[in-house]
Amino acid sequence: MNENVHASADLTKNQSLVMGALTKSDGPLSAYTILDQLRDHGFRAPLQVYRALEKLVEFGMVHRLESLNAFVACRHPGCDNQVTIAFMICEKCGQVHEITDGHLTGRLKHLAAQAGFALKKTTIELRGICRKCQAA
Amino acid sequence: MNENVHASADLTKNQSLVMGALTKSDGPLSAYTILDQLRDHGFRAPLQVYRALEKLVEFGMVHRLESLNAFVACRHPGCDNQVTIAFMICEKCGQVHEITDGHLTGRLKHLAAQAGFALKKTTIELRGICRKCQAA
DNA sequence: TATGTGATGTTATGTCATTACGACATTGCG
DNA sequence: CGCAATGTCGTAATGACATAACATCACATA
Repeated sequence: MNENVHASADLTKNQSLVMGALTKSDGPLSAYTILDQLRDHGFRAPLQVYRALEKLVEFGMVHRLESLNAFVACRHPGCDNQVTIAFMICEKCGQVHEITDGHLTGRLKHLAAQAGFALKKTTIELRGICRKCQAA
Repeated sequence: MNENVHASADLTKNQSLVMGALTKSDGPLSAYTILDQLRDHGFRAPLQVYRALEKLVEFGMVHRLESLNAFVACRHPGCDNQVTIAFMICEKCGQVHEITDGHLTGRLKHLAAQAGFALKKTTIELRGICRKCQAA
């Protein structure tokens, strides 16, 4: 189907461990938090985490949240889209909701084209309070 | 006209110095770069820069670029809009182009509303190569 | 005067990320 | 086989970004 899809089987041991930590987590994790969680599995240094994250991001299985300096597992199965993802980040509970939207994508591409800007990657992060936390 | 507009006169000495450094610069500057530039003016510690930046961002005179961990002077005179700004960042020359777009704003507000998400702030940063650098 | 508020200065620390070096396993090719 | 090329891994050190904690000072005002 899609040669960009990476199954768990394709991952190295370290990549699997990092991916596992992110998948189990409710919300985003910092590299150092992941490191601490994986010390029992032999992790000793940040680079072990960062190297795994680099690959996972490359595979589209993990996204980096620039405004948090943290990482989150992609919830779209087989997601490999590097350009069009937006995140809603609740500042109260820390939950991250991932969205894709054609209108948004289209508009951004249009704006870039208009400016003669060769678009490589977009970062869209919405900060606020999620529905649940407003009710509470 | 607009009580949110802050003239140079309203700024403290440190705020003016930091604002000056950013205004003179072609592109975004990191807090530590600003610190180095202002050592001659008596700056000794990061916090002096960060405190000034905090206020300038609050006033809407400076924007923070999350994906660069850097700061840039707002080019919109009297800009005090915290919600709707997008940046195109050239990865070659480092120049930053600031844009506002009603369609984009509207779409984001719509998406947030749809999810029951109380939007506080948005970060939109486009990475790529600007027109000039493509030509070169 | 007394008190509150906001800016400032200084030291230390915390948090995030990369550089540099060496070792090891796998693959492909002469 | 011998050997380079490539990619992953481990470790130590360092660099880059940001804040906590505490003290001081200027100024407004009751």
